[in-house]
Amino acid sequence: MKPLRILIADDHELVRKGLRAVLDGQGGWSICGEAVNGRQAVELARQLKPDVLVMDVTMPELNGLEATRQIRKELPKTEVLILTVHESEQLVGEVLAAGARGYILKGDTTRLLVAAVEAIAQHKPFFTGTASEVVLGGYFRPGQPPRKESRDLPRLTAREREIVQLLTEGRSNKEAATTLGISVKTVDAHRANIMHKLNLHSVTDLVRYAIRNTIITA
Amino acid sequence: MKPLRILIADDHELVRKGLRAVLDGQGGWSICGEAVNGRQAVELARQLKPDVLVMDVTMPELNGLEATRQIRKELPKTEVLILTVHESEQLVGEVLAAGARGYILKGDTTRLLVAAVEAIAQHKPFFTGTASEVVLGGYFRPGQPPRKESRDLPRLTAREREIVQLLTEGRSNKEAATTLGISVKTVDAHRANIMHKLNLHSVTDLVRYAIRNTIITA
DNA sequence: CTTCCTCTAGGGTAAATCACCTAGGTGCCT
DNA sequence: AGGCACCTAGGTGATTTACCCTAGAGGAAG
Repeated sequence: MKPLRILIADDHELVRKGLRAVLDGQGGWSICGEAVNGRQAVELARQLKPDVLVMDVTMPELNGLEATRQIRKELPKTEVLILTVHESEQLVGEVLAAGARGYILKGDTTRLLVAAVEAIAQHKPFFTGTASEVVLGGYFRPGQPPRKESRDLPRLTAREREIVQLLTEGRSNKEAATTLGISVKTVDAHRANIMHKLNLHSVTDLVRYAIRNTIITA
Repeated sequence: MKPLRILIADDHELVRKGLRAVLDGQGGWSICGEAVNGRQAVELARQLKPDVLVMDVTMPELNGLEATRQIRKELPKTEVLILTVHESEQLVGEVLAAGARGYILKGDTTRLLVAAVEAIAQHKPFFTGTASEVVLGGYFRPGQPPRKESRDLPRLTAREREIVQLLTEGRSNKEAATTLGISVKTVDAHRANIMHKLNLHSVTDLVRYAIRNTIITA
């Protein structure tokens, strides 16, 4: 097995050092280059043709999403692992659409990072956290074109989003029920469904979800 | 000259690895510990009494600002270098008020990071980017009491902000009580006080307050 | 037509929170 | 020394949520 060649792209030198510390040398892997923005990532990928590209999303000049699109079009053999701080469903969708096969958070353990690179290198998708749920939630339908209205909140129904908004705006179940003219138990059921769907465990999680997905504003 | 002992605090393992890669061994320096949140940073600082504490701002359980306040009060000999992605004047002001003597961005070069630790170790302030401008802009008026920037979080005590963070991160009263080692009833009392002080009426209001005031992030 | 999803709503029990109250100890400032 | 803010913590009772179920009506999709 030839040694795995990894290109890393992150505008933060500190993170690049961290990636080097974690990935370089690991099981015969080698970091073949470092890019400080998306544009450079595209250039270096063209030159170096790495097996795996570990890339941040928010970078100057050209963001990781655009860079991924360009690279995946030109170099289908190079697999892209997106490394980001953000965990929003919208972003996961865009990442998938851009052609990345992996999505991992900067807050995840480096063990997970290694596992992700390992999977990606074998052309297996790798997603963490909510990302995996979005994928499992039927986002990927092989052969099918990606769902069109996928940028929003594909997993919640209109009614559920309505409920989310009312609840996260500070209304109790009872108040929401009154506003909607339905039973408290119904709101309760919706609430439970929503929590389960999104794998959340507290109202505050729900509020953060709502803010991240621009259902409400902080 | 005795070797410099550095404690690092960041919730991202990747960043900790990066910090290790950059700082450990550098000119006889040694990383004496790693904290994954502000609370642990306070604990470890108490135990290890490091010369320098390199600390992130946004961390779970207890953010870097609160941690800095507590540490600077208890261990004036330990200098705190704030390491963050955010570059806002408001934050710089808060950092200064909290007692940190240094402020550096994650996007800065690691060379600058080393220089910052060097300066901090000799009890010289070190600020980069807009931070330095804020400092030079007369934030520090020797002799004068620090400007009463009372618009933000003057109304909550340190303990209350601590509680707010825990609650808005999704912990129940009981869980918060456990992490703080106090009674549920105490948390309950704090909670009621906070709600009353801020004239809020639901947990979700509290979450939005916390996000707006950067106690936590969405 | 059957199946699946959504919205609706109920029962029941356990847990948590809200909204009141009181009150002791500590530390700081005057 | 006294006052004051803060942290602590208990009581009580009402209200709300959490979490487990079931289940019918209506619509969309197979």
